[in-house]
Amino acid sequence: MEEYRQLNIKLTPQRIAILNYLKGNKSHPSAEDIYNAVKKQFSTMSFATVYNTLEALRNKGNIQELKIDSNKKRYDPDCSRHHHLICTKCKTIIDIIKDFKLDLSNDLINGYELLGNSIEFFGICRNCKGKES
Amino acid sequence: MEEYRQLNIKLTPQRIAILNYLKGNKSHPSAEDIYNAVKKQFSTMSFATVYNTLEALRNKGNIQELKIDSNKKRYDPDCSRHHHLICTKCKTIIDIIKDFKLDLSNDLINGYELLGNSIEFFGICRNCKGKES
DNA sequence: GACTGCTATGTTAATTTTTATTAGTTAATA
DNA sequence: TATTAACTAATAAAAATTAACATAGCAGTC
Repeated sequence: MEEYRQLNIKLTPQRIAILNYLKGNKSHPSAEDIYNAVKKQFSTMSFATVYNTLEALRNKGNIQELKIDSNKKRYDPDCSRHHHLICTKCKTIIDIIKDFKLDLSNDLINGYELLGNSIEFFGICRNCKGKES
Repeated sequence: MEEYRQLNIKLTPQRIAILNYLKGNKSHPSAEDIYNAVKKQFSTMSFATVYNTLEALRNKGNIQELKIDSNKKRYDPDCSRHHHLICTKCKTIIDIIKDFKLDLSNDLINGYELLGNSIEFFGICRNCKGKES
């Protein structure tokens, strides 16, 4: 609760519920996932509030927007730089906490100043591998 | 034109126009970009046709859907495995044609079978660097 | 603790992106 | 050129996200 105060955003019960849901959450939820989860506590919760809160958190650098899913945005409360491994069958995502120092030669980057990288690994999870035809 | 025939999709004037627009296109256009470009030739062109054609091409493996932009899907006619470098300011994207063999230790991948990777590099392009405050 | 200003909420509606439906048209093949 | 299966385009619908705005509630100040 103290740590929430450091966010410097006005703390409302709804926001606290969202923060609690996100805290330590490794499921990379979409706005809809968050909405459904928090709605159980706040039946009046609206999508607008979810989006507003996510936007506020993103501005404070306390959440990152993921582009792993092409159909909807997904969010990750873990803002440390890390990568993702996604199952191409069931789309389950796990974090890959490891730093890769990838350099690019000057002839490749066309004058860009290289700042970093984000890697999406893909594969088949254990569960889907078992079910393979 | 001969190469289009090998796609094994029914070639219509609209589709040929889309294919011509995509051929060698390095701008990673969105559906809207394609629609606007082809509409100049076919004023009756509809979004549905763009999406249908993109879907048909994707099924044939002749185009790939990019997730670089969180707001809309973007498409790349270059289906070779490659990576992207995106300017964090103006969102311009260039291709990075280089293979990275990135291995992950077993304790990281949680039983997944690792199949490959796709890397998004980010940086500042030459143009935006010039304008920096 | 009451007052007050400012901000968040939630309802509703609008936008944006994408998919589905359908009736009419056209390309491919014989 | 006739047949047929697939495509087009217009429309509508769905899904995701953002905007508008009146009301309600938080947080500092007295």
